[in-house]
Amino acid sequence: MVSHYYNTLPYTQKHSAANLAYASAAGQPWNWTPNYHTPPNHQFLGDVDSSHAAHHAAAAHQMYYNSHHMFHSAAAAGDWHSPASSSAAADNFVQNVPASAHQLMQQHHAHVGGGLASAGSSSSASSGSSSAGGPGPTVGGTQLNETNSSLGAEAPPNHSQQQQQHIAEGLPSPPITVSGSEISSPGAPTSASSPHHHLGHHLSGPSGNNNNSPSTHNNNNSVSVNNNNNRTSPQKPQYYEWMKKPAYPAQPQPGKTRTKDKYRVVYTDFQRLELEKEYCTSRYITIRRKSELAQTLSLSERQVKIWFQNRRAKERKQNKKGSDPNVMGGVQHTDYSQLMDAKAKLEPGLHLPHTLHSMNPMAMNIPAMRLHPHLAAHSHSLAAAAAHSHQLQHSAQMSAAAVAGVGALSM
DNA sequence: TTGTGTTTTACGACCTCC
DNA sequence: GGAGGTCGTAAAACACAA
Repeated sequence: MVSHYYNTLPYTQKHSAANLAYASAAGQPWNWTPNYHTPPNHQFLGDVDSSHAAHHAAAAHQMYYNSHHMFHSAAAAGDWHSPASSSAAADNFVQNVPASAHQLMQQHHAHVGGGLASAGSSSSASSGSSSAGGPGPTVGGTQLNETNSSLGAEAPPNHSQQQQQHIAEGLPSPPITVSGSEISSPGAPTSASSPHHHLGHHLSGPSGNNNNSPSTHNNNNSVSVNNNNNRTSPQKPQYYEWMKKPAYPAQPQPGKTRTKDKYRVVYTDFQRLELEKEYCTSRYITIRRKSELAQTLSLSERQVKIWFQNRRAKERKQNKKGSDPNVMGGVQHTDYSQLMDAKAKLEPGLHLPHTLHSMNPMAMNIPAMRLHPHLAAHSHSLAAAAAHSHQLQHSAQMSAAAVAGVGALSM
């Protein structure tokens, strides 16, 4: 089959994504990586983990992801925790937080705040037209309700709505991938419960979620403006000519190679932020986390997997360069204070200790080593145990943090 | 506005492991 | 055989200088 990458949402949001300092757009690669090269074996932990703590993990993760956590809680971090983790290492982790993640977060939160604030005004379309956007009965509903249920009654209705709205605005690109030789597991919820349908409200077109026709792109223009205005300061016009043109064939021709139809979406701030956060937690994502992340971000598991692959490749590439004058020991120290300030400001509900605790994996000063994923597999049981305990610890913490965090974002 | 360089998605080839 | 890994690369998206 041919890839169906004709995703409408990326087009509507790509500009904001473009404004991100995400990678090294400013020539500031994160070189924090060497400090936490982690055994990829944790991928097996996903299995272990799921069998281990399946009962509570699901709820914990759900809540976790909806809580705008600055960094990963143990629910995620615990997926592969190494016994080497320590508070000192956690400290180190904080220092190693990538600058781009910081910026992503800032922008993300700014976007969220702005979006929420303006939801009732000019960008009312983003919330009001949700039903029009798609079949998505969920626009307001399913996803949020699910979230609430997992959060329990702790989150005030207000927060819930805002939270959901945040997800709706931040979330974007529908799962698209159906590649030539393999079909990406649309793990990404294409169903009505998919967060995507929240995004449907961004779309004026009737196509809703998975309509990939170029016409859909055209229909989205007006909304994308609002969306972008609510995000980071748009420095560019919100429209592009290509938006008005059928840049791509209405439908990919079956049988064509990917290279012919090649097309890539631009992940949204939210998606990239969450991916980066996950990456901060661990350079290798567990099966379970991948699935959860895919669902949360409305990406396919394949997309998540590939993102991590690319991310690691990027990191390796940066490490090869390794001559960035701004980098000391793989860390960009200049961003720490900013990060923490922003963190404190934006997410007062996320307590430092908690965050640090969750950051252990990355914090570990493991010598830059590259273990083949399978070489370290035998250590997973111990890590899994740690993960389990971390999850237990943080499931409670995160519920509080989620509420506080969402509340902060809604300000 | 345009040309050019960089970054970001996505894939294929090939590898290892179970 | 299927999963995921790296590596190399294509091409879109983007940034920026001229």
